[in-house]
Amino acid sequence: MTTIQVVRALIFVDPRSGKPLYEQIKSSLRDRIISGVYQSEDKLPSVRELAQTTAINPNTIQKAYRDLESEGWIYSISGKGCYVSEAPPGLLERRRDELVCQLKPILKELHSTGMSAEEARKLVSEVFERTDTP
Amino acid sequence: MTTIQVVRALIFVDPRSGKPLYEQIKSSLRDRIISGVYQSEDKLPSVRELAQTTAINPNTIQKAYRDLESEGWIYSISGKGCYVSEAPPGLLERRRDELVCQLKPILKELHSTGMSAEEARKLVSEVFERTDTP
Amino acid sequence: MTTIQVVRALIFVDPRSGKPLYEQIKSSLRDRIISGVYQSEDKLPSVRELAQTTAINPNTIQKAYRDLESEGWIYSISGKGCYVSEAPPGLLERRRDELVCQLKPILKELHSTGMSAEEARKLVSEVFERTDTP
Amino acid sequence: MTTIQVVRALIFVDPRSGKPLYEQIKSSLRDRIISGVYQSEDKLPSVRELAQTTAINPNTIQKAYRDLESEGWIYSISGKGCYVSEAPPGLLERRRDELVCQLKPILKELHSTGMSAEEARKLVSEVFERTDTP
DNA sequence: GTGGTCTAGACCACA
DNA sequence: GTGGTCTAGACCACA
Repeated sequence: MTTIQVVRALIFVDPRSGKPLYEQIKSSLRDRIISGVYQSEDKLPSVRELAQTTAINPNTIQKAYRDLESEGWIYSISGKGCYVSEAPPGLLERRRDELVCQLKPILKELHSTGMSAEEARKLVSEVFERTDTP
Repeated sequence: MTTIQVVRALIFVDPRSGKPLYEQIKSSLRDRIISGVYQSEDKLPSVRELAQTTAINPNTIQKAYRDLESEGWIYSISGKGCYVSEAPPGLLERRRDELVCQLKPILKELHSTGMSAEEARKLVSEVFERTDTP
Repeated sequence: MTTIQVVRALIFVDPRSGKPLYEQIKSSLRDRIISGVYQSEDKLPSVRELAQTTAINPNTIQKAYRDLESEGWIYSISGKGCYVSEAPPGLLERRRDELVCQLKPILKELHSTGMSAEEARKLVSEVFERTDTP
Repeated sequence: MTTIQVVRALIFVDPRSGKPLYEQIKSSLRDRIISGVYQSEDKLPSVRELAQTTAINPNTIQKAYRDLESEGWIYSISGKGCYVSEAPPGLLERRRDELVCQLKPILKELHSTGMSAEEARKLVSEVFERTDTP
């Protein structure tokens, strides 16, 4: 029981979130790579394994893995498994740029709803300082 | 001709952005209402008119209008047209909450990419101060 | 009959070639983009259309399109269709590099089989001069 | 220990290259036969030995050996080991034909990317002249 | 066991 | 109609 939960905990997915499952899987795995939980050359759970523990169709897992591979986060050796790529240069920065692009229009609209810069910065601080130790 | 240009200017849409057109239309119109360009009881361009001047499918415009109506931003009088509702109480706040919900996961991931709280706050300031007069 | 053949001619696929179908589809389309048959902003045949004319499963076509999109050759507007991206900078060069990487080991082995540089160059000339007009 | 290193040096393999391991093993061994490093009647390392020194799955080595045998490059005497066949007539030519078949579509696509025949020939020369003594 | 391909078929959002 | 997601299930090559 505990084991299953632990394994399950590898990936957080909410079928009702509106976001496609494979995107959520990608996010989960990418997060673990970025945060160092998965290190370079670590073996990822196999497609079938993840499929079982998450009760998600293997094709969907596969799609997520394939995407992560083509983006350079992981590589797969057919017949052996999937592994975390080593130090993907510029990858993190590219991802950050993507996120900033998503952020800006939201900030703009928040601004136009009358939120003050001060309030917005406070919001940022709340999210960041939850784990930051200044 | 001039009118058309004005009307055209109402709506900023990028079909390649990935965001659905009707969402972009909604954003454009909502922005103009929030920022006061459109005042309470102002008449909006008709679906057909907007569709023609923007070369967007009328169904798409229709969908945007219906959404804005059901959210309370505008109301329609069948046979006459669509009009801006008067200051709908709580509407702005609800929208702001939605935006904050969208913002948080992006901030979290930015945090995990190693961005500092300081950098993130600076980002906010940049977006906000472009129109703010301190 | 003729029409069908013409439409079919859009894509050359050989199920017995060993190469995955979606790769062959990608190659066909990429070739047509590179050679200018498909111009920037041109609309590609819809997934379903290609699927019908080629008798290939829509999912397979979809996979090819998705790949081409993530590589930057095309972009898709959900609900409208797929279009050729404009002047993807560096894309052609990247593809050429890929091809050169595939070429080299083959040349090396040809060399070790005792083929002379002269013979190999002649081979190149044959392939190239079939369309070249010097 | 020295032996192991020598044996190891026999085989150059990159698991991340995308090419199946057994193909890479075949290429390595075939190259050594063609180039005369392995002479007719020489004994090849045993499957088990190669598997150990290279940390490659024995099944994979086995598959490579079986292939090379069925193509005529080597022969095996059960219980004794594998040996290089003597100058198999036409084998080299058949291999060369295979390589030419692989080469052509790549050259064609290179051509369509705008590479000139001259550039392509130069590429050939580079690869060939690295070992050629003109 | 492990990744990869392909098909069939359902269902959704969007235009 | 058009792209996109997801599942179920078969089958293959490879390790």
